[in-house]
Amino acid sequence: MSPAQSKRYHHGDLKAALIDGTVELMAERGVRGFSLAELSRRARVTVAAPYRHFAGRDELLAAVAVRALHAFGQALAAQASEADPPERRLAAMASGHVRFAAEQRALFSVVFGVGLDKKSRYPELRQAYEDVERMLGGCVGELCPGDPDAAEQLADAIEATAHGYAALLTDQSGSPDPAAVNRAAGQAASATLALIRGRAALWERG
Amino acid sequence: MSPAQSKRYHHGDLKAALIDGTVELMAERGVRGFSLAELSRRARVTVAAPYRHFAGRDELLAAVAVRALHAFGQALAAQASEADPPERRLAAMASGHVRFAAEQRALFSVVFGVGLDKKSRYPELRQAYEDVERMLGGCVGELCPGDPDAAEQLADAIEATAHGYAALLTDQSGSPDPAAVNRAAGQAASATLALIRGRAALWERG
DNA sequence: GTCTATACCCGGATAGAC
DNA sequence: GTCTATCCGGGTATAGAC
Repeated sequence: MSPAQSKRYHHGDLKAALIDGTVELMAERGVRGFSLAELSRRARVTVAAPYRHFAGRDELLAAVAVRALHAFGQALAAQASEADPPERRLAAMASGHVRFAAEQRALFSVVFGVGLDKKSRYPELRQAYEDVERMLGGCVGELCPGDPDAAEQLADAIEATAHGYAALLTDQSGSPDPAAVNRAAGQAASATLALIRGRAALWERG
Repeated sequence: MSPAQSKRYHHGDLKAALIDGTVELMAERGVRGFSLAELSRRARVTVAAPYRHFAGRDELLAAVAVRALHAFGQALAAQASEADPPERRLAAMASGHVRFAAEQRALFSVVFGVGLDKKSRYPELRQAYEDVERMLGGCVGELCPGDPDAAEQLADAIEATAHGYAALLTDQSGSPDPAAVNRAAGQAASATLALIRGRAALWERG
């Protein structure tokens, strides 16, 4: 029985189908459970076919990571309404970060859980990562006018906090229950606010 | 060529040797690169031998994780001197958390990067995890007297922040350079202080 | 652009001899 | 308590036909 049973089945766009399939497969089996071989089976092509579109496993993964970063950025942007003050936007982004990790686990972990470098040889990937960082950068810039050093530190702290909640929530096997997600998202938001106020307080008093 | 070349080589304590070897192997190849087979080769026993001491891969991993959590707890304890006020101890523990992640990467990632549950079927593992959490719990309790709910939230926030710095520092492939480790450890400490002050400020003002 | 076939690597685990 | 031998599964990747 060949992958394309009775009649030949050629994809209009196997490349896109592979990227979609990777996300699905990872959602089911986790990043660790992903393989080109299984992906090919599901796409009903042989294991050789993907190599026409990607040099190898890593290149495919990088393409998926680019898509994931786009989705991540959009998820963050969706949380923060322009009208809000920067603190609120940052808090909303932190909670968006946590929610995205829980709800789009596969996408999240292909970005952070796979060993791909931000300074990777794939320029699109690096680009996508920097786009996301700029979103944070804009908000913290408003909070620390004329002090780019403080801004960077604050951005790091907020990112770390949100990421920590996300990672701790996500690292357990099995999907986190919705209540836990809400709790973590809320705590990430208020921790972000606390971080911002605390910085200000420490700055005033030395 | 048998694993024990010319003369038979029996371990006095293969079990311990396997645990040691796991740490070494993971340090070299990362958690993902670990396998029972390679471990056996290095210990100069056949792949069957480990099964006399561990039911399987997971049980060995759990044993290593227990050791890792002990080491982690000691690393945190070493940072915090009894004399210091709780804020300082917490800040020191946060920076210890980050340093441990960077300096004992294998041990750190077997705890957080492998899919083992805290509420695992291995009671020693659960126990070890709770021991570490109690260290945090003591300090935050002093900061939030009579308010266990606030204490728990603060503990979560501090843990998340430290873990976030650690994870972001560590997730990149290749060892992080010492300067980056120092930076991250320092930032984790000051973020912890900011978090504590910020909580207080938010609490005063509502 | 996809398939067939294949080569090669790796892993986990077990039965039975000693 | 360890070895021998073996079975099972999996994966990445390539050459050459169509």
